Amino acid sequence: MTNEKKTFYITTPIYYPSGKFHIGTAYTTVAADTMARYKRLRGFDVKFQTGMDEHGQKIQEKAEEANKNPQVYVDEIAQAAKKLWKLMDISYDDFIQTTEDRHTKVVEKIFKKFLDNGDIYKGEYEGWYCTPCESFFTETQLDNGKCPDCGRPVHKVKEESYFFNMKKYADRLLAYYEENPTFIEPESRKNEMINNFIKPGLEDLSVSRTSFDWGIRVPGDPKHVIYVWVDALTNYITTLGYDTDNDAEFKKYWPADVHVVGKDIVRFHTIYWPIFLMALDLPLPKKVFAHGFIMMKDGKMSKSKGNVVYPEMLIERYGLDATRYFLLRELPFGQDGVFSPEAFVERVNFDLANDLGNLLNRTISMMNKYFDGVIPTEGLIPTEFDEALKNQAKETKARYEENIEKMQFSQVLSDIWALVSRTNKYIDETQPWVLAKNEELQGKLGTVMYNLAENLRKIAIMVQPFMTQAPKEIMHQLGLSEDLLAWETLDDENGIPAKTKVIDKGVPIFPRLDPEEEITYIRDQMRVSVKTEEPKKEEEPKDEFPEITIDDFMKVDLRVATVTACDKVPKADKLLKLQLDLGYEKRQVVSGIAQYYNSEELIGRKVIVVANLKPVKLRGELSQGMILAGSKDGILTLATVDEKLENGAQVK
RNA sequence: GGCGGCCUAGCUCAGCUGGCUAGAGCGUACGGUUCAUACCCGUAAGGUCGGGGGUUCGAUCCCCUCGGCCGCCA
Repeated sequence: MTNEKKTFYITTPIYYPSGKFHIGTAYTTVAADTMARYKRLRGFDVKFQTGMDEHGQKIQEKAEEANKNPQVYVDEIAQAAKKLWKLMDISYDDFIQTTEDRHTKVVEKIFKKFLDNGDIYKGEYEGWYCTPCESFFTETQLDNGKCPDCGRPVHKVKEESYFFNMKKYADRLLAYYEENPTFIEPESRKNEMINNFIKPGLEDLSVSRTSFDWGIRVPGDPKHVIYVWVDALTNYITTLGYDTDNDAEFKKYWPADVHVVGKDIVRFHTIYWPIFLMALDLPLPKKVFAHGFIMMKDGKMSKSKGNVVYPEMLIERYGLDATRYFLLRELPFGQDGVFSPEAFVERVNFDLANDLGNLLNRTISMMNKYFDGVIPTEGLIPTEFDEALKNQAKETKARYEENIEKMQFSQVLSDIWALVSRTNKYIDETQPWVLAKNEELQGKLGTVMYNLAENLRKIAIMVQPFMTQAPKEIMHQLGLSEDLLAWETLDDENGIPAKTKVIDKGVPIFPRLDPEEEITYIRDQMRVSVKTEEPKKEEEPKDEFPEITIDDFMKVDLRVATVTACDKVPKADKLLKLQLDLGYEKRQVVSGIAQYYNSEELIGRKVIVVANLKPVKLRGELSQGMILAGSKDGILTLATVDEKLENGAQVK
């Protein structure tokens, strides 16, 4: 080993700013944070990175909907994310937004490099597009010519696009898998990649789009925007200063030790990303770890099911440590797991309150009762039970160091808690209250008390990567310095200084929960979160429209008109451009109904127009008025009018 | 439809390359203890290890087959 610290570079995916983060996103991030904290504890020079993936059509549209500049929109969400990570004590070293210059500049260079080397070529993208689902499908993906997701009609689109030639690297990729058997974990994911993608032959990847413009332009061809993966995945190196004058971090930390990802994006991280790196002639990451999803009893979390759990709710009521503990203890990392209010409350009560919390509490109490609060260090006489206790502490440490390397967090916690149990048992075996009655047994009693304090200290050390507050609190109550939380001191059998005075009265670090009450609470919160998130659009107007007079209403000039022509507005999925005949004049109106009507079915229809609405430009198209439509629960229909009414007729 | 995986105590799951009375947590029953957040500790009941067949001296672990569940792909 050299004098230089070993480095450890760990990343989370960059998250898509499509709303509030639910517990799943928090899970990924907490897991990565735990690993980062562990490595720091072991003396590594750690770089832990997270961030936001901020380009793309959906973001552009969401921002438009919210009437915000896209940059403002994504910045706000990035702020919210940072706030949550702060609340969760996420110890990230860098937070990248893909809209930052330090990223976009380098992505341009990377794309150019791909072009120059012939890895990327210009071609034509042909496919079927489902407007409501905003998804492209190949011919074979279609279900009877309809969208396989929603069953609605699709239309053919042909777009110029740049493609990345993946085939060229397939053999090298496979070889890398073979030489690095733990590159993809869990292993089953590797088999999926090989069997489903690599063996059948890799297809070229479309890496640009012309249908929207919120993204990084393709160098020399600004009509194209670099599409998602080249933009997103490269964040792992752009943040390190790759291909800039300031690439010290890149030299230091790359290749990454582990990319933590959800199982839904394994393919991109284990096929495309390594291939991009090969094309750049860079080393590949050492590991991609795919974790499972947090499921609900009734399947996936979804707002419509009313089963969404937000981390803030749990943290605010039960504390950060309890929340982090639950996530990493309950779900074996790499597999799906189920969140239930019952399981949460049980974990908190049994593991945290009864076992660990109470162990500390009873230890403090005895220390005060038998030794005036001073942890005895002199005149100690061993008991027959000490050896077994110490052995288990040693074994726990050994198993811990092995399992955490495999990111088996739930296993690590389970082992720590076996030690907690063993320590509780030690109290039973030694029966301090019996020893205390006999002056001659003071030495043994001292040993018992000392060992209890020592074990609590060791437990606190080991728990540190998982919990950010309890270990310090344990040390505080024991009257110990936080210096004694250093990993190296785990092996010390006599780590506690003489005359250490514990706190006078212990304070339970994990209060016991009333199961019935809290299960109900969590369940209610899961439902409430739905109500506060979604409805705004439907419910607010109903109640909050101010009362108006007939005069107010008469200010609105409603007219009957016929749709004479209709076109899609380019680069806008929701907008249709309608030509209207109002009898006394012809007008153009742009309307956001493209997801509900196609052009053909509108031509010839009679509609009601707000004729005196101030004209605006939408996506560069003049809109003189709006047409009336009703909507509820995601269904939208135009307000109709009897055919007999002539164009230009006023509607009151 | 293709590839892969899973089915072990009432529940959730461990069981490495075949070999002791198949384990843990929770639940249940009973007992112990009082330092403690009505906590903690122990004992017991409970499993034809999905069904059937095969290989083997011997299979929960290997092979075949049937059934059910799941993942990825199409």
